[in-house]
Amino acid sequence: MQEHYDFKEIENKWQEEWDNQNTYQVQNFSDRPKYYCLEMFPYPSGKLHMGHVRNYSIGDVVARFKTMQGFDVLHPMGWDAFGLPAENAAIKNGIAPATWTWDNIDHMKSQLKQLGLSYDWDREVATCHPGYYKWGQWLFLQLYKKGLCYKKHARVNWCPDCATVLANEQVVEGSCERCSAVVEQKQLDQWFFRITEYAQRLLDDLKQLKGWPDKVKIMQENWIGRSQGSELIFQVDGSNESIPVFTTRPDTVYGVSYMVLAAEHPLVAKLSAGTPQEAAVSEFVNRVSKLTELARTSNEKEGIFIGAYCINPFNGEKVPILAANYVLYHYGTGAVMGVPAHDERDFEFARKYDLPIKVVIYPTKDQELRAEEMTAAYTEDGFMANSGPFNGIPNRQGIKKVIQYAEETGIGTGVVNFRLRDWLISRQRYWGTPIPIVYCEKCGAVPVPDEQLPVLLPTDVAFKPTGESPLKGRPDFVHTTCPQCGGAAQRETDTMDTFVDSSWYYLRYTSARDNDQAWDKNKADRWMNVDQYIGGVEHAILHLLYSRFFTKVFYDLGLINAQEPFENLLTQGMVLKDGAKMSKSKGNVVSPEEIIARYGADTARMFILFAAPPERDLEWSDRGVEGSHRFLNRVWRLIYSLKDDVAGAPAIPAGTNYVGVHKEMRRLTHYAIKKVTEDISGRFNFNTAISTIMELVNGLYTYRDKVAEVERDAAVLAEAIDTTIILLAPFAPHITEELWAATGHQGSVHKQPWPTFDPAALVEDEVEIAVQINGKVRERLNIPANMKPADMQQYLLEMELVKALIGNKQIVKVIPVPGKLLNIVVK
RNA sequence: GCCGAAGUGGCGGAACUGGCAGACGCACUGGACUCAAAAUCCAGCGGUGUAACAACCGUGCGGGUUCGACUCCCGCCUUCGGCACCA
Repeated sequence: MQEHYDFKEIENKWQEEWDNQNTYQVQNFSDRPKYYCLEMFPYPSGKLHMGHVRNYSIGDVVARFKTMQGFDVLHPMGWDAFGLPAENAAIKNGIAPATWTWDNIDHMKSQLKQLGLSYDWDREVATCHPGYYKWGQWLFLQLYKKGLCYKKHARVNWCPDCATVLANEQVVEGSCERCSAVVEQKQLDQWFFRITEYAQRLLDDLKQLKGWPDKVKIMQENWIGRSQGSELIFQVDGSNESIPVFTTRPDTVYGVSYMVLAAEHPLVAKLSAGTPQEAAVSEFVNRVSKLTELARTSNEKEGIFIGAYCINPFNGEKVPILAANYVLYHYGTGAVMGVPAHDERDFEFARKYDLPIKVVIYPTKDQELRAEEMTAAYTEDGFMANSGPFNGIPNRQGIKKVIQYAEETGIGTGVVNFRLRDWLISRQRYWGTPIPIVYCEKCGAVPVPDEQLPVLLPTDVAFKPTGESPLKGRPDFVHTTCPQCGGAAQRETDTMDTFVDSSWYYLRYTSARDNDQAWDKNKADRWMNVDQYIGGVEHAILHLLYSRFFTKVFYDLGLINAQEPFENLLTQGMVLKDGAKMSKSKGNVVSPEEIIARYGADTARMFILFAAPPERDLEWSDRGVEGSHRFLNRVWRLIYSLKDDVAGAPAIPAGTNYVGVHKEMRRLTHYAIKKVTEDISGRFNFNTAISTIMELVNGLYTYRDKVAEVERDAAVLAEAIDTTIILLAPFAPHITEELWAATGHQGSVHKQPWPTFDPAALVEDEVEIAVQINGKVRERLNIPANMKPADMQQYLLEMELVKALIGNKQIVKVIPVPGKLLNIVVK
């Protein structure tokens, strides 16, 4: 051990040692309780960024802490390795996506090792490895067999110049990011997972997730978007066609003054055919349907009369039918009844197109509302009016009565509608998991039999942006035989959304090297649920919802006993520099590599955990990093100077009553144990945990420097030093390992049991009481700590200092707070 | 527009259940050590004010509840994040 803190040498030494000893390998079964600590696995983009460092430092503290508390901790890492950037890199640099990806994985893995993270690398997974995606294909087929997988038409972003499908993020302000051509919408036949079948369960089970932040649960709830309402049927005037509309406000049905259809609603073309409107309508539909949903709905509302009318089944009124840009075909029935008087959007739309406004809800029974006087829709509750037999009924009750009436007369029903849509998993891309389906002329779509899995993705592709998936240009991939009839068949060339890969990886970690099954049920049941999941809040909806969906499907299939994947969720904040998210374009990126090279991994981890509580955004500060580095140096020098006093020192003898500085040293030690334990396990407030350790270190310096060497108590000193090292171990794993060895201990500090505090050591002789006059602190006085609360008031009131404060004023009231303060109210 | 989160010294943050605002760290100032610098150590550090005390003000703003409010209630302002007309 050297006098100087040589972090480079120490970190290399211990990383090698951990590797050689397989320190972080975990057995699947033992007598100890289990704990599954999981951080969201990264996309292998090339290099780690500070967000990764933050995410994985947080997880590592939790994993190491739980290990020391005696749990078997599953703490795995892997790679979300399929995706678009690999294809872009291939086009740009002429490197095969597989080569690029695996190179990145190599590099990032070495970076993770440099951070000293306690992963069981024997369980590493990469979603682009056939040993992983084989089981993704198998799971797809399980969903297929269960009827949860189907094909239908869906719109994609289409670049007419590149002749290729674009992801949303490749569309920049309506144009292709590569060639700037205006992006169009195109219909393709695509695969879907029927997540809507699970909508109600996904909603209901949110209540079980006590360990999730409320904000994430609220976001999921809104995303699922359950709404109770009714479907009412309007007949088209002079035709056999009818238009069902979904509405949450059937109580306003007497106020309908027009009907609006989504532009792609089949009736738009059908009903306008042969009318004078036909040409204009068709021009409108053409124009609107080329736009993305976002562009359509964020523009001003626009509509056009389609030349037909329908009949309100409640009052027989004939109202015009329009087509509009803002009505979504896939939500509800693709049709909206226009009630301008009681809906903001309808009000705005009616004003623009001069459509009649009919009031049917009054604020109170007699308070009439006049359409001419309205400046905004009246959307509050009230009483039904101008509504035939329903007049005077409070509208909430009216909703039920109208539905009841509709059901009796066959003009509608009560229905529940979800905003959630089925999960589109087809991607017209190369670098993804091939969808295990073949198309046979005779048998149609046929699932690939299990024994033929995996459907291998060819990696030796010449990757050119031809517009079509490179898989289509590979006859050896496309041409195959039908598993059913043996005739000629063609493979599906679409690959799966990478969200599919990342929706079950937490299960694969339990059986990462199993070649015979996706996971061993016993092992999955041993480890699931994930006890703590940690990652960015940007995944609050899609990733977490898809994973919850998969878990429920697997439960239904009998593949696991868990019904929810993640017991507790921690969503970490972003890492900012100069108040903005770090990004290349802003030029405010701080590279983890540089920080590690300059200060070491322990410093990087300490700073990122100390600078802010994990859920909040973190402002990067170079000065702050230096401060954390200085602290570790301070710890090093302190313990180095005392190492010989600690090695072989006796334990604290039972029943010893320490006084004075020794007692104070012990109090600091045990307070730190209490506080750090609470901060890590309860609130994840690593920042305050670290400040408590700093206070302990400060106290140790005082004990060393202010107490003569002969008077120091070896047992007290050793207890304080050992505690410092152990409490710091989850945060700064290398330096603590070195110091643990230097102070004469055997074995890894990371295998030490986590200490518990001695309540007796926390008891103080005196407490400071704040004396307040009318709520303002006037004096701080020490009283014996063992004084009974009842005696405190009298004791203090009789003190001369306190009497002087009161003077000749009259005491109105005295409020004592034991151990804290005494408030004297005077007048 | 809707939903969510957050506003505390020069800065990051602390105060966990309504009970002493500013722990811990950064920056800064002064001092020690040094030929000097770095490193390290010691002291100071919310504002007004004072010779020094005292006193007053102070947790985005305005009200309220309370013996007592960063914390609870009502109304606003600002910033950040999410969602985009969900019938």
